[in-house]
Amino acid sequence: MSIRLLIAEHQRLFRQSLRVLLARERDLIVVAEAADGREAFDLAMRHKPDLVLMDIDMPNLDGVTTTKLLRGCLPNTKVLLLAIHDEDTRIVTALQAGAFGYILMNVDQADLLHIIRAAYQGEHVLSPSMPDRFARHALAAVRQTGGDSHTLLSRLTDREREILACAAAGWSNKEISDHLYVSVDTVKTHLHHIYQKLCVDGRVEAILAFLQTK
Amino acid sequence: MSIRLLIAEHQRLFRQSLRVLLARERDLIVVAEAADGREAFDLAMRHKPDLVLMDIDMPNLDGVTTTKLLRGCLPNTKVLLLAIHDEDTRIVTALQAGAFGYILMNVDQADLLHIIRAAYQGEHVLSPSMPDRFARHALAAVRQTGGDSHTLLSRLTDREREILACAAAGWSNKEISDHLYVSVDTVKTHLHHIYQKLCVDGRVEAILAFLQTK
DNA sequence: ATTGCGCTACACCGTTGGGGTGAGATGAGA
DNA sequence: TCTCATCTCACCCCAACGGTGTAGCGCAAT
Repeated sequence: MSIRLLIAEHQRLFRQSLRVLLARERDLIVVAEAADGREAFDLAMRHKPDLVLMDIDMPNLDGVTTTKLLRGCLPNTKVLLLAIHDEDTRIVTALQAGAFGYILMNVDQADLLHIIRAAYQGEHVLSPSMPDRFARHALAAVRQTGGDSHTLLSRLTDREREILACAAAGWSNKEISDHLYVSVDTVKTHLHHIYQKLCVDGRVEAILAFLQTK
Repeated sequence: MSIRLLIAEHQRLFRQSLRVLLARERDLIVVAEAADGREAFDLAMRHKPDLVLMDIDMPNLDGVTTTKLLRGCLPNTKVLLLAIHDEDTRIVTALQAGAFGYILMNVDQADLLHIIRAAYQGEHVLSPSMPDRFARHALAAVRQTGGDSHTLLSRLTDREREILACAAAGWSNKEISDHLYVSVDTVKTHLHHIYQKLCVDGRVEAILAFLQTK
C-alpha cells in the first residue's frame, strides 16, 4: 500500500525538487503540489492525502492555520511541517494545532523518508537537532493533542467541524456545499447548529473560536 | 500625568487584587477591568487606555489575537502580556504580534510597577528570569516590530486597519459603525477598499489575512 | 420497537453584506 | 493654488447569510 502525499511549499524549485525526490520511492505517491496555504487546503480537500508535507511559512494561509483547518476537515490526514530554523517557536504552536510532526529543512533525505513512513504508521518521529528546551515543549504538545482535550469544539460532530473548518478557510456557504456535495441549505443548517453549540453570534465569531482552539 | 491602564485577566480574584495593587499608585489609573479577550477589546475601544495589562491565556479571544486587534485599532496603546510560564512560546508570538512587552506572573510587584512605567515611557523592559534562548527570540521580535515591515497591511490607511481589526473581532458593520460614530455605508466603503487592497474576496478572507500578519 | 442522534433538505422571511457609482469635506503637499 | 489622498455619506441592486420550523432517512443503543 502506497502513501499518498501532498506537498505544500511556496518555493517552486524546492517544491518540485522535493516532488522528484519523493516520487522516486515506490511506496510514495505525490498526489498534488500546492504553492500556498489556500491552495494546500483546496487540494487536500480534493485529494484527501494520507500525509501533507507543509512549509510552515507560506503566504495566504500560514502553515499553522492550514493545519488547524485540515485537522477539522480531514482527521485521518497527518500533517508534517517543514521548518527552517530549529528554534522556530511556531513549531510548538503547530504541534498544539494538531500537526503530527515537524521536519527541519536541513534533514538528511534518508531521515526525511524515514520520518514520512514512520508518520504514516502513526509513529511520532521528530527531527533531530532540535534544542532540548523546544523538544520538551514539542513532545508535550504532541502528547497533549493525543488526549483530545474538552474544548468547545469537541461538542461538534465531525460533519460540523468539517463545515466550520471550510468556513474558516474563507469559503462561502455555496463553495462549501459544492465541495461537500450537499445543498446550501444543509450547510446553513449545520452552521446554525454550530452557532448554537459554540454559543456564538454569527460566522465570524464561530471562525474565531475555531482558530483559537489549541 | 497619570497612566491610564486596562486590566484584562480572567481570574477574577487576581484581576481585582491587581487592580487594588495598581490603584494605590498615584500615577496609575485603572480605567477598566476585562475578564476575557472580547471584553478587553470592547473596553479598550471605549476607554483607549495608555497601557493594557493582559493575560496571555484568556477565553473568547486569546491574548495574542487581542493584541493584534488592539494594534490595528489603537496604535498608541501599548500591550503588556502576563505569562505564567517563562518558557511559554506564545510570548514570542505575542511580541511579534505587536505586544510591547511581557511580564511573568512571579515578578516582584516593585518590578511590575517599574516595567509599567518604563513601558509608558517607551522603554522595553522585559521580565527577568526568561531563559536566554527565549530572550533572544523575544528581543529580536520586538526589534523587528519596531521596523514595521512591508506587509500587505501596510497598504491600508489607519482607518482601514482600524475597521478591519473591528471586523476581525467579530463585529458586524452596524456594530463597527456604532463604535466609530460613522454610518454603516462608510464602514462598507472602507471594507470595499480593504478587499481591493488586500486582493481578497470577502470579509472572512480579509480577516484571515489580518490575523496572519506577524 | 422505540428512542435519540446525526445528516440531509426545504421553505419563509428578514437582515446583512458586497459591488458599483458618485460626491462633498478636509488637510497635506507639490 | 491646485492636486491628491483620505474620510465620509448616500443610493441602488442583488446575493449571501441568519433564524426558525418542519421533516425524512439511517443507524445505534436501549
